Amino acid sequence: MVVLEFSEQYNLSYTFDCGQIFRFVSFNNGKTYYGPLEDRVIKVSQRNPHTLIIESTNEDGLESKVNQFFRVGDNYLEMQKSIQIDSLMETIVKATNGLHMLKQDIFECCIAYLLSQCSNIPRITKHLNELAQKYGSPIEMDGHEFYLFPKRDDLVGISEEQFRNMGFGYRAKYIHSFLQDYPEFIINTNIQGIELNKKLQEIEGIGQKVADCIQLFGFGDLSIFPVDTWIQKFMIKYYFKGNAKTPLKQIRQTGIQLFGKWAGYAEELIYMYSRCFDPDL
DNA sequence: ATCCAGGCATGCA
DNA sequence: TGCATGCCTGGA
Repeated sequence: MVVLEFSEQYNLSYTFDCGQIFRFVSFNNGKTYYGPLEDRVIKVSQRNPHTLIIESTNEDGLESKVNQFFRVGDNYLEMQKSIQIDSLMETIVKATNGLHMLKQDIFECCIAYLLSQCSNIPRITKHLNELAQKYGSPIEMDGHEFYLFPKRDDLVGISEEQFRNMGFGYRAKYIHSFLQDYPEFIINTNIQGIELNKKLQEIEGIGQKVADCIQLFGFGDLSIFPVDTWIQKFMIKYYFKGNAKTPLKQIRQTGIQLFGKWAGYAEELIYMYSRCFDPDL
């Protein structure tokens, strides 16, 4: 068991249900979450607004994995202060207080966001769980069965046709080719920044948005500002005077300029706010 | 019943 | 360099 103490508040359901991560499931309506962490399953619960309890099916090296996954090194309070650039952002920081970023597994993140295009959260989740159930190993915790996400080697033999039969549609081709020509920089993560973003976009099926999500959620680069349709609507409404023709590129660049090294957090908070609290978007 | 969604690749100006 | 269109599927 690992106990995580935060000086700021931590909101479990905001963090796990905001759409950044797909395969954690909640019990006791949002009080407890179970999900895979690398080679094990963890149970996350909350002792008080500042304290998380992490239990695991495997205690080996748990603390460092947990510290990384929950990004305990982030200075959350400094982040909140830093992105409150106007009254709107003050409102958003307040409304989403306790929403944290998670550092996800890079491989699963690639598959997830390759599947995400023109899709939706329930469907992406369904596809990921199907892959896990078919090709990952089962682990039981507290009487519930969970599946680890398969490794590249577990999936490399699957044909494009099989992926299509799983309902991946035209994304089947992307997943298949990603597994065949598995890029080594995914394993040797020595490149970063603009270089990394460029490399990611060389992969078939990965454009600006998906590359940004993988760099933010998988590689943990907080300076990235992914622009999906929600962020697009939000930014156009509040920062581009409703100009619907504003290019995505410009929106992305503006987000990065406005929020700097905390752009990824800003994006995540805005994303939740847009979906949950702004009736016009 | 159409329509379009957490985009991308391709073709054309 | 910028814009239009097709793409699989499934849910509204």
